[in-house]
Amino acid sequence: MCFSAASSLNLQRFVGTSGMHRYRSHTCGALRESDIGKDVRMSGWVHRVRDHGGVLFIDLRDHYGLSQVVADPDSPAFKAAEKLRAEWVVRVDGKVRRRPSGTENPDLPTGQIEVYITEIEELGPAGDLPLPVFGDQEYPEEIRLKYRFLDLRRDRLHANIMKRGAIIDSIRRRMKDGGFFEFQTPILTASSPEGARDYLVPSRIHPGKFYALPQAPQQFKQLTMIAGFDRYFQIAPCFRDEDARADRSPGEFYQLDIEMSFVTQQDVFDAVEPVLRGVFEEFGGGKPVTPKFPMIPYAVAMREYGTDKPDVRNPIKMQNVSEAFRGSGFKIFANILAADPKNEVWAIPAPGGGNRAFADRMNSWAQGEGQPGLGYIFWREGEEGGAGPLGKNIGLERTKQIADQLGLKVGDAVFFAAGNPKNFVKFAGTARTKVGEELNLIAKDRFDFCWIVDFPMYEFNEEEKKIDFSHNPFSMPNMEPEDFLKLDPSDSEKILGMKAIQYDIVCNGIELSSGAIRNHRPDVMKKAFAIAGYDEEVLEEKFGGMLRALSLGAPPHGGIAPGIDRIVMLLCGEENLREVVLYPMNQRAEDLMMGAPSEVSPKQLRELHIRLNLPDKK
RNA sequence: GGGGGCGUAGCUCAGUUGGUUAGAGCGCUGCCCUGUCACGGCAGAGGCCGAGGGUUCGAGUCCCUUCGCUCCCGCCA
Repeated sequence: MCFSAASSLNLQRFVGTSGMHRYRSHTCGALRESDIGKDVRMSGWVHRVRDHGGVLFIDLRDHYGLSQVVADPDSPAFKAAEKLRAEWVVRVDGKVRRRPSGTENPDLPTGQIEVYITEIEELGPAGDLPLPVFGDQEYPEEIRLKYRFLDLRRDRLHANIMKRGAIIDSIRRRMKDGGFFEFQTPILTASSPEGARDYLVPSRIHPGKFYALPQAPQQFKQLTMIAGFDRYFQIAPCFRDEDARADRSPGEFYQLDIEMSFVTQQDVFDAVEPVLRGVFEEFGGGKPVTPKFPMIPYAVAMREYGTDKPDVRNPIKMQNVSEAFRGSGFKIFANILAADPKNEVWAIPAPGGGNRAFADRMNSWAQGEGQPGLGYIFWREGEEGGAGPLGKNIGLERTKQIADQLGLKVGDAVFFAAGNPKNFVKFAGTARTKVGEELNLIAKDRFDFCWIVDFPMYEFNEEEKKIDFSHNPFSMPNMEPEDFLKLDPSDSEKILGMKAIQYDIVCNGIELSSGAIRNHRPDVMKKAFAIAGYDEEVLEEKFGGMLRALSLGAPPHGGIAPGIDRIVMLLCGEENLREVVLYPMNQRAEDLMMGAPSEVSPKQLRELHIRLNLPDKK
């Protein structure tokens, strides 16, 4: 065991002039050939015992590494050593000696030496382990979380957590070098109407009123800019009461929260991009990092990748091939196109997928996803006109038109999605990813970043039949304020077509963060909310403080907030946030180790003026 | 709230078309072993097969219900 991120510990200060430190003269990763002959003292966990009867080896482990300690029947500590079991914490005194020739362990930094034990002290015996620390077997989440401290002793998790700390150190340093200053903002704050469900904290002093934990320090960081501090950052805890995913912790997570005054979108990009690139180059294990993050407009991302968080390591780009099918012999698509001018046929090229087995596999995958199927054409030797039922239906000329448009040749295939893009774009994006994975087209071992820009400001809410903010209501509309203020409800075309100065950073298909140039003008803010159907009283009630601040000298400002946990996850090569969070909750937002959430006493409830009204148990 | 997967020894898993006494590895207990580093050898303990109900002469296995974990959808500006 040797934790990659662990450095050695200077133990000089532990050693008094009168003799040895109570627990150790050296850590378990410190001893080398140059220490041979020294009397040493180490403390740590019994990692592994190998008992040969006459000679007994113990791997002693601590945060810094692993040393082999040895006892034989001549040692006064032999009897004590025979008693030791895995994960007992012991102090060992002994003499460092060279391992006999041929028994060195080149896999260990301490593998040239061993410590011959003269004395053992039990510091912390351990009972039967619910979760063995030794080995790399997988264990159920429930046990891992309940005994998190045992799981954390294991090499991989221990190294991930150390790496997380190093990454955060590096981020802080880079931010400070970039002229940013770190602030702390309140944890107990006011509930905010937009966004996710809040975590609420009842107020004892104000019966019936509640604090909310911040979903993000969004308003605070903007207020900090209005307060004139110019460049803010914080490794900020954020709390959202929403359901978990593998890459989304329930309850709480951390963001690198950033805000800047007097900036354009490009200024934010220029400040953030080097920090992220630098961190990924420093901790990415040598994997190449995008040298200059490309900017992809939201509409282009949706059209070419079928998602607003494209994995651009996958080279496949989708195209509109409606013209090849309009009025063609393939009646299903021809009819779809004729039915509504909004309908389109999109092609998902699959270079190298030109065989029936693959096409059929994709087709049945699509059916498993709840689709009627996935139309395809493929080209193989001797069938340059295209094979598959769909190709036969539309004929040679149209097939060739599709191949030419997409640059496909013999050995390739193409899949199709048809209908209103609004309805199939998500599935098309999934199919694009599936094709890339199946054909091994995704360049692993890279960190491919991109900016997604020009998000729509508004969207039409089909359920409520009204215009809604499509993202953050605090974003600045990308329109001259004078023109924006003149907008009329009848300009719905213009309103739904307009963009916000809002952007995302995406790495390898994972959304790392979202940001915006903020709307710092109260008149534009009022208008923006009016368009979404909120009158001034609502705005005043929910965002009164913010509105007042904007009215008393607010600088143009903007920012972004990359997710720390997801950054660490990518850099540790982990698929699940629980592998990079010290004490995570399970998917149902329970802390199995501490027993949270828990019931509280009637007295506590009385003080808070709260009476429970629990759902009926079946 | 909805869908998929999983649930058998402390842990990881196997368990045939339903058939007698449910197996293996790791761990644990005991014995043997002086150069291992996933040490080795022998012996042993350890099971409400997640729970409840049903079908059957007979259920770990088939059916229904339910609970737990997990992944996904919804949700997450």
